[in-house]
This record gives sequence, structure tokens and C-alpha cells, in this order.
Amino acid sequence: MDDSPLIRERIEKLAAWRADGIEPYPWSFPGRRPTSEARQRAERLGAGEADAGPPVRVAGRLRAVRVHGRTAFFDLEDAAGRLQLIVRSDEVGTDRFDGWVRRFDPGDLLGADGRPARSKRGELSLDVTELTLLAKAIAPPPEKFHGLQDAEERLRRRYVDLLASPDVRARFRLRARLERAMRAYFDDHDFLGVETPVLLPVASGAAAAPFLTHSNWLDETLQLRIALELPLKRLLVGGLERVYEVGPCFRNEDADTTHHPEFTMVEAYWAYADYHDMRGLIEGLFSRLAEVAADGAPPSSPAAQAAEAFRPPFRTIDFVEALEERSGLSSVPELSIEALRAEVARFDPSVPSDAPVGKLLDRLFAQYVEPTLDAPTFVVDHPLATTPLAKAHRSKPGRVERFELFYRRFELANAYTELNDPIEQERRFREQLSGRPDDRYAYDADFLEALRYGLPPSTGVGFGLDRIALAFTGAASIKDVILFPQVRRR
RNA sequence: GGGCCCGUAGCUCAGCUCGGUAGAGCAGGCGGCUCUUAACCGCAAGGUCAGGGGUUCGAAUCCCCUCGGGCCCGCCA
Repeated sequence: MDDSPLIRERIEKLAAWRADGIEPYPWSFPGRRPTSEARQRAERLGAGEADAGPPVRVAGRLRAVRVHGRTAFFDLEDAAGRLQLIVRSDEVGTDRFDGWVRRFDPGDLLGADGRPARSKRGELSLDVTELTLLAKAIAPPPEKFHGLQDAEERLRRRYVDLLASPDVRARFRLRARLERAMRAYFDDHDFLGVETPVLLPVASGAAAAPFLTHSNWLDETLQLRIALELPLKRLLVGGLERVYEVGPCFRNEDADTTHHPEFTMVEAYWAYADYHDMRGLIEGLFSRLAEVAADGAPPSSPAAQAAEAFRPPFRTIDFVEALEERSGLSSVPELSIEALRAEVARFDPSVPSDAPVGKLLDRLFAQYVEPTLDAPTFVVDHPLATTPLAKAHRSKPGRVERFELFYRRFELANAYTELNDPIEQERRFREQLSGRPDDRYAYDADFLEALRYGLPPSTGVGFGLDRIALAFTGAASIKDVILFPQVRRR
């Protein structure tokens, strides 16, 4: 691992520091200020001037070194940005100058003391009086101009991707800002942030393959949750009325640009409200998130475009009407399963002969309508067959009270008026159990027991935080907004 | 699961079509330069061409297999 000549050279430099009695991994660097502070003070100066005020101390990673005879320019980068250090031999002394130039390498973490200054070319700088090695990097960083480009290495060694690319750091900062704004939005609307179990005897609330693990204590197989839905609804039964949770869920399925086996789910449940109320809440949330994303972003950026697009009210289309309009089919709700299968087979000959009605309708919608859903769009009132956990529509027979929010052709959020009839819920669970094995919802007897105590009329919503980040950062793949995505072992 | 593409120095990339001693830039080494900013100039060094097998006098290059990755399709609330 450490047999590269480049690493050996750096280890030799490290030994040289120690030989001079300087610890290359010191314990602390008190009084350090962000580089932005030095830049702000330097901004007031003319080219070639130095600030006569108190000295400033900064710390960060050495990104580039330009030695120009007896003057050297170091680019130091911290979380606040980049600062040029001007190191002059006649200021710091010949011996120290030569030692620093020889022993500091790009990638090293170092501290600097000096006076804010502007170079003769006007660059915001620090006129250095002292440099301190804070941690020697013995591995060389990626090339300074292109950074780390190899897609595989960027995922496997995210720390290198991050240290080499301010853009990548900015993307994950934006993700964190979106999460914070989202929590604040729910908090401000009197939703209670809660945490429910990740480890469960049976993962339920969605149709997805779970990951399995084992409890030594219980000597039982446990499953990692695939959704947050059922525990949160239990909390409504318990009288908490408005709850939300943000946390990881796990689905033992393939990854692609919008799916990842480990992802961050957000779900919120609201008692004494229906899906119309939820649509208003979600419209407000997403327009707020888009504003947050656009704050400080350039006008043509994906975030700025999103802020423009997510201005309420969002377009609303009826599932069946949109499908009929786009596909040319008529009376879709009356079509037999044979007719639906024949329609799907026109573009997908491999459609399984036992595909249920709900799946066929989803396929048709995905084929004809989803590709047109670039702008934020609520798709409402799905056929009952596609949605087993939602409450039947109060006025449209054969439909449920549900909406999905689409943007850039993928689903961003999914909500319904919740089914709260315990008898009906049990019937639907049993119906699912008799379906295809990979299609079933896990039967959750304790949840049915909870419903018997009375779940208020309620609405709930779920969405993937990763997809929010994907939509508002303009990233190409969900892996680009997950710090450490799953990768196959080499 | 199917198709297409990629893997060459620590990093960014040429070279592969048409087989003939492995190239550049950055980073690192040595030397020069007191205001550069992808600094610049000179010298020297740096390789399991992803791995394995095959064809051939000769393979980074052609063929097959394997590993890893990307894109598209399929699957997936």
C-alpha cells in the first residue's frame, strides 16, 4: 500500500521534519480564522498593499505551489474558500523559505500567520510571517486542474473526490441545506419529528425485497425497514396527530440512476386532514425547497431553473384522463385485464402473463405519460388497483385519493388519504398475500390491531430525500448525491 | 437479465482503426527565476497498458474469458 515512490518521498520529508524537532501531526492550532476573513480584509487594499492591522491566522489544505525564485505563492483552501499565501524569502528568512518550499507538498494541511494583502496583480492574499505544518499528507492529491475524474474512484474514495473538488463539497452542502429546510418546514407546521425502528421482525409498508440480518439477543432473523409508513400511522392512533420522520430505508433491489438500495426516506402523516390538504402542504414545501436550492446559485443553474419551475400552483392531471389522452385509449377503467395486457404487449412483448391489473396500468402510465412530465406535475386519483394502501375516492368510483408529484420525468413524492378502516385493511392485506410472492405487502398483524383502536381520518406523504437532492442539484445520478454509495467489492 | 462503451505512470489524457522498443501534461526529484495564479525555463526519473488465456516471428493494439465501472433498456411504490 505504501510502496509507491511518491509516498516514500513524502514519508522521507515527514522524517526530516521530525529530525528538526518539528512534529508533523501537531495537536491543535488555536486562533485559526476562516480564509474568508483574510480575503475580506484584503479586499479593501490596493494592489501590492498589506494590511497594517492585527495579523490573522488561517489553516487549510495546500492546493498548489508556485515558486518564483525567492518568492513563493501557495494556494490554501479551507471550507470558506481559497486564499493565496505569499511567502517571501526576505520576510521569513532564507533557511525557513528553502525548507518550506522543499518540504511542503500539495495536499498537506497547514496553518499560516500573516497580514492580509493584495499581490501586485491584485490577488487577495496573505503576506506570510509563519507557516505551520498541521498534518503531512503522504498520499499525493489528484491533479490540480482536472481533479479526480474517474467515476469509479470518485465513488469508492469519496474523500478524495471531496478534497479535490469544491463543486462536490458544495453539492453535499446543498443537500444538507435542503434537509434542514425540509425539517424546518415540517416543524413550523407543527409536525413532530420522530424516529421509528430500522430493525423489524417483518419489513412492511411497501412492496420491496428486504435486507435480512440476525439478532443474537433474540436469536431471530430481523429485516431492515423498507418504508416508514406503518409505525408512523400507529403514532397517529396514539394521538400525536402530526408526525414526520427522516431516515434510511433499505430495499434489496438493483441500483440505477434514481434507485439505490440504501436511501433516505421522508414520510409525514397528518390526522384530521385529507390528500387535498397534503397537496397544499407539499406544494408549499417544494416551492420552499426550490427557493433554498436557488439561493446563491447562478441564474442558469439547475437549482435556479427548479425555483422557477416550482412556483405554485403546480400543474395537476388526472391519472386516467392523462393516460387516455396520451395513449389514445378510451374507457381505460372498463378495460379487461386481457385488453390491458395486449396494450402493454404492444411495446413490451415480455410482459408476464400473470401481471395484475395494477401493474399493467402502471406500465401504461410509465410508457405514455411519465416521459412528458418534465415540469412539476401532480398526478391525481389513481385507479384503485394500483394502490392498495390508499382510501377509496369519495366521488370517483374505482379510484383512490392519491397524488404523485413528478419532476424531470421521475417521481418525487407520493401521497394519499390513508385507509383507516381496519376490516378493509385486513381484507387488502390478505388479498396481497394471495398475489405473486414478489408483489405482496407483508402482513402486519400488529398494525391491524392498531387500526382497530381508531386511526383518525388522515393523509400521508412519502418521498426520497436523495431524489430531492437529485432534482435540485442537477446531479446525473442518485449516487452523486449519496456520500458513500454502495459499490461492488474489488 | 439484455445491448453498447470504458479500464494505459499517483492524477488528467494520447497511442488501439492499419500489430513492430510505452508518450505528453500535472504532481514528485535536481537546477534556474523576488508578484505568480493550470506560473515559466532546463535536466533526469516514473509503467503488472485491469487480470487471465489465445492468434502471431512479434500484442496496449486482433480474438476469447474474468473482474470493476459507466450509459441505455428491462425489473423496482
